[in-house]
Amino acid sequence: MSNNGSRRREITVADVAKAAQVSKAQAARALGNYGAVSEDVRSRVLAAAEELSYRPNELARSMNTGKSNTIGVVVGDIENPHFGLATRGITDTAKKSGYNVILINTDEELTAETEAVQVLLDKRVDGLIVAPASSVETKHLQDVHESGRPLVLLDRKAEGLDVETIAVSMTGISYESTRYLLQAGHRRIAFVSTLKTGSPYRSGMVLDSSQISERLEGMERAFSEIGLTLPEDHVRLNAGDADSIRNITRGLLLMPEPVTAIVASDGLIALSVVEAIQELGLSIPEDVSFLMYDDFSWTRLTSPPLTVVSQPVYEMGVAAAGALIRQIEGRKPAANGPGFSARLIRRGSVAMPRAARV
Amino acid sequence: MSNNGSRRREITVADVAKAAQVSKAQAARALGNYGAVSEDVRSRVLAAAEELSYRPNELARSMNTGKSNTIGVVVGDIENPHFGLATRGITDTAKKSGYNVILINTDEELTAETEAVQVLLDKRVDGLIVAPASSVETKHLQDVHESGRPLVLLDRKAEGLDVETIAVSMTGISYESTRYLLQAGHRRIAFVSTLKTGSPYRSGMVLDSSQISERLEGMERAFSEIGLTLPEDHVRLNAGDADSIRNITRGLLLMPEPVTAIVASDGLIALSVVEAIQELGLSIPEDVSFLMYDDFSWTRLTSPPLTVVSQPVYEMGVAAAGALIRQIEGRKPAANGPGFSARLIRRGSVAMPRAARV
DNA sequence: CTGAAAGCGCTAACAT
DNA sequence: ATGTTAGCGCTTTCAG
Repeated sequence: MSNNGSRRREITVADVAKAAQVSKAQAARALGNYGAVSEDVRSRVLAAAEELSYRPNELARSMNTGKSNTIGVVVGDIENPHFGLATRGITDTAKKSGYNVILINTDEELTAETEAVQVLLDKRVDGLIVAPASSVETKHLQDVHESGRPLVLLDRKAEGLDVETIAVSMTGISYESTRYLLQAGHRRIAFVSTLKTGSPYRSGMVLDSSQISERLEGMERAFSEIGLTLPEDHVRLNAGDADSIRNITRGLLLMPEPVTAIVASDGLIALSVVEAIQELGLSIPEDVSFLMYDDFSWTRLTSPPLTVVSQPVYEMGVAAAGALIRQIEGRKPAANGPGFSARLIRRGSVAMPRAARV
Repeated sequence: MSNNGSRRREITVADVAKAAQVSKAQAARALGNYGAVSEDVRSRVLAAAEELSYRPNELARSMNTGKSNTIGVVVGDIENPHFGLATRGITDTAKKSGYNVILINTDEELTAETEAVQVLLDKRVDGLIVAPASSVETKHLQDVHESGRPLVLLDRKAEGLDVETIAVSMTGISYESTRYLLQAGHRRIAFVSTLKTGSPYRSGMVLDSSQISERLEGMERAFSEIGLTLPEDHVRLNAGDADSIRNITRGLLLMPEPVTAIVASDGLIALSVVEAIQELGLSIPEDVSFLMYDDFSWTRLTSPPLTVVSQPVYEMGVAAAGALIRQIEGRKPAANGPGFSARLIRRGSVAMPRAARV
């Protein structure tokens, strides 16, 4: 009832054992329900525990068992709704199986990611889900994998790393949506992404992100199919904060031969691109067509509603957590299902370019 | 170089000590840099550790020191951009001080929250940040507080709980924005919130959320100031998923005397309300005025851009983490700054109601 | 500065 | 079924 003074030391099994008049081992067995305990002892122990409001020290428990019931999740930016949603899928699934989640942001910084992975390993998480900042620099992930800790990759593949990866293949959908733009009459199509690179885009350059590589590949295929090439200058990487994206957008739209369509690589970019377009006094889709990755609710509220490539983000989070937990618990990986795929949702932001009209 | 076979046991201080030819104690001191260690020993130990790629077991470390360098964060829904942003503020700040974050969602469910808090305590987090699902049922939080674990509340106050709380006071801003609507000529103003209650809203009823209480209080004050009362029927709580919100919106707009303005309690609700309005073929602000809490980027992209109550969400996350860490490290609480406040940002979604026009 | 030994709170053998 | 005794990997006395 009353908080009888003991602000001091925390209650341990030893205390409970004493109170219940049994050995520490028996008390521990009853509390952790393992081993064999008589009904009599069990009830006495439980009663004593209740009385003392005993709480197990999970740290100590983890130390002996080697299980922390915690998984580490490493993402680029939890503020990005894409990751917010995926994380929700992960935490929901984890909770169902009794796991907690330690979340770390990397800002897509490789060093931050390396450190994050290390910290998580030090904390003895049972497994890791990471959305790798780089598909190329993967030594730290390789290390994790070799250490034997369960690891699942989300969203991006890691080159030469044979690890279970939950991601949608982007080549096909990118090809499809580019063809859609091409058929509408667009030839000058821009692609804007935050992917950091040392130099401006050049066809065939090695990219750090499998996602972006695939999207570009799809675009190039669609172009070459009709005997054209995707102008390198229309691919703008290194888009950073809102300001930088705005500048890129202005550049794209104010050059001598302005692009007639812009593809935004994610929701955050999309926000700034659309804003910049509006600021220029241009309208979608009359002056510029617009297409973006990820289908967030707000894309339906703009006028016109935005044409998007929708990915099953939440479900991928669920799948990643499921796969990881399966690995942790040593069960066989679920029969590789059909895999995830993206869909092009045509709403109102793509139309014929001015030049092709009338 | 080669992974010399040892997929087995993890490397411990004992191994490093042996390799460096010193006692376990000395090795531990060098590795944890505490105590006194000669330069010679230190370098030998560090070299050995490097060679063996030793990694400290943070669990063991935490067990002796009583510090886990981990804080627990309990929020309603990480998918909600409001919490996504706040969480970003928390994790950024935590990382700077060397803390990690365990994140738990509650879906605003009290039992889930109680359990979450318990689990976190069992894991021996150094402190907790929680956005309480209820401002009334606070026994579990009271327990945390009494146990002596640092605790900071985010967004909502907890009745009778003397705990540091980071939240903006809502009464004033709600009063201000209601008056704004009133002055525009609105009299039938609706307020839609997800807050769960047993029965429909009735003036003066005890609400589970300090935030909502305050907002309603502000609204009522603005009404009473001009000799009117806020019709109870226009306050719609228990808004759940998108469908339920849609139904509520339709109800509000299709009743004999439809409301002329709707206030959405958060971004998620706003999305569904606006969508429902559009579905009804009505337009903002000609047919209905609209006001929402939280200023997300997309609110600037709709036509018209939405009038919002903006809260410094990220900064509040930062402040919450800062306050918590200060408590953990036993430093004096920062001189209570000016506190956080919200602002009404008038964009284009509020206009005179039809009846009042021409 | 260094080492031996005693814990942290719990689980896991190993005997009864 | 129950108790005794070791640990888990690290930090922390406490003597030198």
